[in-house]
Amino acid sequence: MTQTTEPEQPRLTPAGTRVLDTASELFYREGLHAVGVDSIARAAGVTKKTLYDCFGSKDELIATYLRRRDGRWRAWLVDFVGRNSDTPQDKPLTTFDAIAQWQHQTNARGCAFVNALAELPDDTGPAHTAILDQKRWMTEYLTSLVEAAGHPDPETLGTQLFLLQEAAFVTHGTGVPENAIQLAKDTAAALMASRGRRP
Amino acid sequence: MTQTTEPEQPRLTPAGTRVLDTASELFYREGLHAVGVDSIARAAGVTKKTLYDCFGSKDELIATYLRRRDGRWRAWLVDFVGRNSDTPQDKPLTTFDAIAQWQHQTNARGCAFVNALAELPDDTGPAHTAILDQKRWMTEYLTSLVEAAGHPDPETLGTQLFLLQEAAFVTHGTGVPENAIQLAKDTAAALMASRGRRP
DNA sequence: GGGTAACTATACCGGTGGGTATATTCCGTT
DNA sequence: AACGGAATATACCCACCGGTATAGTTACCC
Repeated sequence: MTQTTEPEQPRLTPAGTRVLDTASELFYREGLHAVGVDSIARAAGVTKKTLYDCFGSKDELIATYLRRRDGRWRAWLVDFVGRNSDTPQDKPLTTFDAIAQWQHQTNARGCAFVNALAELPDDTGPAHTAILDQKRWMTEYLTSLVEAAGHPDPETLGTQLFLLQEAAFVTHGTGVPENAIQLAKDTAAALMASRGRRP
Repeated sequence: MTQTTEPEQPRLTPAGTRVLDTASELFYREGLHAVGVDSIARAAGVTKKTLYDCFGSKDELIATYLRRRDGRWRAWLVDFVGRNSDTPQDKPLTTFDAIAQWQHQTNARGCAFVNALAELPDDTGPAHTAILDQKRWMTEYLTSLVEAAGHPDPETLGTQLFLLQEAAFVTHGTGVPENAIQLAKDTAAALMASRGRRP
């Protein structure tokens, strides 16, 4: 049902890895259009030639960045939920703690995929596909957790939790309100409580 | 308490108005960094000189775009809620209909302020201020509606509705899930019902 | 050894980025 | 009739954009 399999990672040469690492940080921190390939190559200690040999184009580098970030997020999230939940009933809410932790350890610039979409108006291309994949997977994952917790109508409740997660990410990025993630978690808890659970 | 007064609009010459109108549409549709001043001037049928005489810099043009959009949104929203609500109890939920309407009549690219923030990493400058102003006002406005509807703890519930509105905007922009705005409204309704109301 | 893949160095391409300078025309006000 | 604001036209600045081309340098594998 829900696939926790992350998108396959292409083999990268050492220089390619350095490029991708550097680009990932710059793209998330500064934005897609604000970062040029020259500065990426320079920061990675690599020639532009190497960058283009490895990724072909900036668009493809962006898409690779998003796909890898998605893959890491999925693996990290599933692991986090596994380690920080005692029962299946805890798991849906633990995902909000995961957001808090994730945003704390990277720069608090909100959701990388939402930010990327803001800079990619045309709804075609590999980057756009990667963004939508992330959103769909997240919805399905939350739905599966809610279902495993024994709630009726997991489809609806899972999607509602997804909405709250999106809100938590984006409002944490703006800083308004201050305790956004905690409030989103509380709200999710209220929703789950008001819908009852199967024995 | 809640100010419905929009930020004051500076007087603009006819050419300045054309520039701002053109820039507003391009900025929202294509993104901030993706649109150059040359193309704005060209599309507005105006010289770059005129653009810089009117706005001074691209940053200031961006900030003016955001401030005016915020002002229009506030006025339009308050009017919409007034026209489409029968009782004070209806008003909080009517704001979700407003989002649907607003996103339907402009291009469905999500929240202009969230999108702008994605391209403005440094948390200083007039544009950043405009974004935070919008988010704070929205939170206060929803809180005031909830309070007028007679709910206890309007602070919390108002902020929760704000979270759902942010989610509605951003997920409508991605298209995942499909019925995002309606689901956000339903969720808001569930929250309001579960908290009861004062007689 | 010979070959191949990874990588560096450097230079180049046309186009565009934000921003400025100069000089001129239109037009309503006083 | 003169002034000043608004707008025009044109040309320029330098830096950077994404992307390409050529040539040379490692290092490892058969």
